[in-house]
Amino acid sequence: MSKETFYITTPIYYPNDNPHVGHTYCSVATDAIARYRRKMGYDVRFLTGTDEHGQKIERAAEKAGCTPIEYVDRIVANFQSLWEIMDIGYDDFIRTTETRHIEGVQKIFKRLYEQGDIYKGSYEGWYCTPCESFWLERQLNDGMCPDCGRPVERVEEESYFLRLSKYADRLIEHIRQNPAFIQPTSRANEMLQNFLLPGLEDLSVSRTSFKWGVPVDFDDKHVVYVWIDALSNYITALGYGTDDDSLYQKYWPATHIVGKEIVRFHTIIWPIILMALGEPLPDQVFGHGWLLLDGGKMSKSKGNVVDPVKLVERYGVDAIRYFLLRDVAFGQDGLFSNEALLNRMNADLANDLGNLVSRTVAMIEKYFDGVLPAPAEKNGVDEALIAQALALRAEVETNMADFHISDALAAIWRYIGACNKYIDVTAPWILAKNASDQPRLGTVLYHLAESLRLVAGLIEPFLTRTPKRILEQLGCTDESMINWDALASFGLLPAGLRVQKGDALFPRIDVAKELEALVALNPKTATAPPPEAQTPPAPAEPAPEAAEITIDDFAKIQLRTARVLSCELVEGADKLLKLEVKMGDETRTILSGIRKWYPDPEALVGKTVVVVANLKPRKMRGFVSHGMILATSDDEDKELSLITSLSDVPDGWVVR
RNA sequence: CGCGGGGUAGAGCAGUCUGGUAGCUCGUCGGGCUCAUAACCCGGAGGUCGUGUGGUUCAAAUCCCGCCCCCGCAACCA
Repeated sequence: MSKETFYITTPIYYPNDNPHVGHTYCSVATDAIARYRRKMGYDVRFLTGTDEHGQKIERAAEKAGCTPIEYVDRIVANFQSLWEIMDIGYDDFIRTTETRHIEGVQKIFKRLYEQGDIYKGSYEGWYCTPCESFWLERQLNDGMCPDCGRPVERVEEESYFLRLSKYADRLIEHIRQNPAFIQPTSRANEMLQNFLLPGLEDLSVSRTSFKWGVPVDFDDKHVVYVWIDALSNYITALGYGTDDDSLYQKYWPATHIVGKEIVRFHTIIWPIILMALGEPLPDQVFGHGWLLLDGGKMSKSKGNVVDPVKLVERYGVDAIRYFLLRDVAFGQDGLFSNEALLNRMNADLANDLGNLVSRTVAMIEKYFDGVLPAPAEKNGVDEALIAQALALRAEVETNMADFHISDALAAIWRYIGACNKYIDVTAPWILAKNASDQPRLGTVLYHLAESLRLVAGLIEPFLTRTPKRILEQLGCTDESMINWDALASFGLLPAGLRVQKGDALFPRIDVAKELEALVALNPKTATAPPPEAQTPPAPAEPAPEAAEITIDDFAKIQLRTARVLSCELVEGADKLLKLEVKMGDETRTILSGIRKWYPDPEALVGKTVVVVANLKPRKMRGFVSHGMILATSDDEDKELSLITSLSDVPDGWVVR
């Protein structure tokens, strides 16, 4: 009788840029679930990987002056080393550029084509020749290429299509019959209301506009587009469709942990691909929320360091893992800030847990020469603590069954709180004054040590390093003491263990000072990672400061003073103001996105402003803007002021 | 009526699916304790759960409807 299996996956990440906290968050959560299941005794397989094809990477590589594979090799190495640092214990890491995947995808594609679920068709759109890009009508910017602003031409692109429509009804039925399939439930509603019930269109699953992808082996003009390429990783990694598909037979179907932005692909396209292949659908797709950085925007002034590597170096893996898992409800969006991180570390890790270990061990050393006493008679206070201890594992199980990771941790920490209170109520330092109270004192301290054993065991899926450190301080070398089975009993720790006080588990941090230190540590790189890699990645190097320029460079920018003649709102635009300005003999129109700070356009009339006079004109909201008005603002654009001159000067003067 | 998320104590959030005493963490105020990492424990103050004295209901933060506001993305930030 083999153990029950559990197959869990993260999305395969897109390595067009280095990993950041968002990736880390998802992987840590998935890892915690995987570790938890392993600890429970499941035969777990945990898959992660990278989705390495597509135009974006093709171009990023071009800009970096290397081949796509060289480009992704470098970034994938960074992902892998981050996962090592974060103690992400995956069993397999699949790269979509590996032969095992490419061959698997080709087989799947061909089979779907042969059975008629994929057919060849075409769709119309717009093509920008200089950019070599294909755009849909709705992507165009005033009828121009959204990338370069140049005109586009109407073309027809040949493409293979997947018959989503054929399977839509079956999928709707499946979602309705299996409430647990899409989690949280709100996501299931979203999928039904927005996509499934209105009707699915067949999906374009190939491209001819770029080459960096899995070739369609029976039609070499085409490469397989992201949907089939990326999503299939979950089964190609198990050897699906190969001579040896034993892993597939053993582990499929999976539990997919994904970000909320890709729930749609995993609950509509992916199940339909599987249905077409005649394979079982995933057990569950869980859409977690986003880790937002201080309200969605990185703030340099707050000095947020979001490089996970730096955070781990400074605070240790467990602190970061704990914060990510505890501070935001899995499934909701959450805020990441250094302040929240430090407060959480102090309150939960240093004050509650670390200090509990410290005071417990210290008392055993002080009152019993470091030898764990045996418990004697129990009273009501003890019984209550033990009852709570015995209920704890089940409480963790209940929460984890629903992916309520944060609640599972909260339950454990409630117990830690109970232990701290237990000390207060039993007052060992008073018992220690009376020789006749020795048995009672021993009982109390034993219960505390035993509680720490349970805590160490229960937090192990989440905090990978701390449990061993706790056991060490307790003098316990028998790791079976924190097996899942052992966590359902109270009183297993053998008396007589030699405890030993060690370093503080989590030293308390001076938050104010540390925040300053973080700003100093990383004032330049504390910016949000760009969504698209515009520059080649420089893994080990800090971002360069703005490049130095010469006076000649500066001379290229023609700055002139201008007087505002009129200023008005632009209809249908909620950020723009349209200004007429006079610069000497010339009058021109300038559009500026400053309405937020100057809600009353009249207020600007008559003011003298500084204008970049030789800026390339640009069309915005139906008007052409000839120039740019200079303004200054704080990092968060909360306050903004136009630049003007110290004394009253005529319009048209040159600024230099 | 572009798509989506949200509005619950000073801050950050849970609770909403499955209606039934409004909860957690931090902060704050007061008290206790001295084993411990200036930690720990107890108590207080603080919320008309955005709004409509809207609908359903014996009962609404929770279900239904209208409205307002905020945040992402997109369009309009050169």
